Amino acid sequence: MHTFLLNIGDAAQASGVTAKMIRHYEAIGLIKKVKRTDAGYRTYGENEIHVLRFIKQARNLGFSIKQIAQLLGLWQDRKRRSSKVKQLALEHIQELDAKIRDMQAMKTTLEGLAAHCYGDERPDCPILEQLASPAG
Amino acid sequence: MHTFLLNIGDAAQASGVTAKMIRHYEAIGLIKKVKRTDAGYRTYGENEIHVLRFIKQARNLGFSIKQIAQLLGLWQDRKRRSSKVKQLALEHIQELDAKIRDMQAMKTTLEGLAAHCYGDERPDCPILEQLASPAG
DNA sequence: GCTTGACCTTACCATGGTAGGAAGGTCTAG
DNA sequence: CTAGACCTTCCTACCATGGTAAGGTCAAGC
Repeated sequence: MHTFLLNIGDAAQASGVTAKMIRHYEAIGLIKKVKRTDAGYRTYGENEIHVLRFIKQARNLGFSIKQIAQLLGLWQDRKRRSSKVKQLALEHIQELDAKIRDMQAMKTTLEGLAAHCYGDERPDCPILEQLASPAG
Repeated sequence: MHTFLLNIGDAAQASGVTAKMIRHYEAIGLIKKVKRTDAGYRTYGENEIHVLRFIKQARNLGFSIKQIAQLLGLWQDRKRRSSKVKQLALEHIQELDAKIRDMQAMKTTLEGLAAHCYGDERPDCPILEQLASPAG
């Protein structure tokens, strides 16, 4: 079993994380520094690619870098309690829910205003009136 | 009718925009530079407060600074066509909708995963498994 | 061996919106 | 006069990502 070694570009391709972001994650300590060739090129093996894919998946689900750092820790801890993972997920769900509610409220308000705006050559516009009103 | 003049702290209070952000909005050109006292203190009158409140309202509805700059322009243009304003609002609604859909999808996925996670002392966890799975 | 082009390296700047602090000047009430 | 609240400018940070510039490296073809 000879481990394959990839340059950062291929690692990016294989993981879905851009080379730019791989370097960034390394710089901020989210991932460990990898070995380099004599010329200074970063080299990535199977394990590193797995980690990068994990990060990509977590980002796709909207986890923050801090949360991902914790998830990575749990992932690599065989003695982890699944309750820890679930707790992180539930917290993130709460965050998502709060943001969704905020944006939904904005959207509803805007739709109401837009519905009453003629949207023609006339200057009168309840949207602007609402924005200009002191109370809100 | 003598126009009242407020310091930045009072202007912040009156508008709901922090002093910090008022200076920032001035620095990036969103609002005009206001007059200063001999000591260099910024002074705000009725008009300026109106503008700040307008900005605050627009931010509350999630408009970006760029969008707000356009809205301010339209607000101060008496010959505006309400269609312009409506168009901006509809675009913003589209953006909100896209974000809401994205986050809703994340939330749904996470809820599904969390529902199948024991959440106890056991290490097995479908959430981590999902994040570690290559496909996704 | 030399060139070409694709890749890699680091370093810096920008985005967007907000927050915090430091270091110093100003104003106002006691 | 002084204490404390306020103001000023300037710098830093967050979070995640994109871009750009200037240079080094590698593999292929001539």
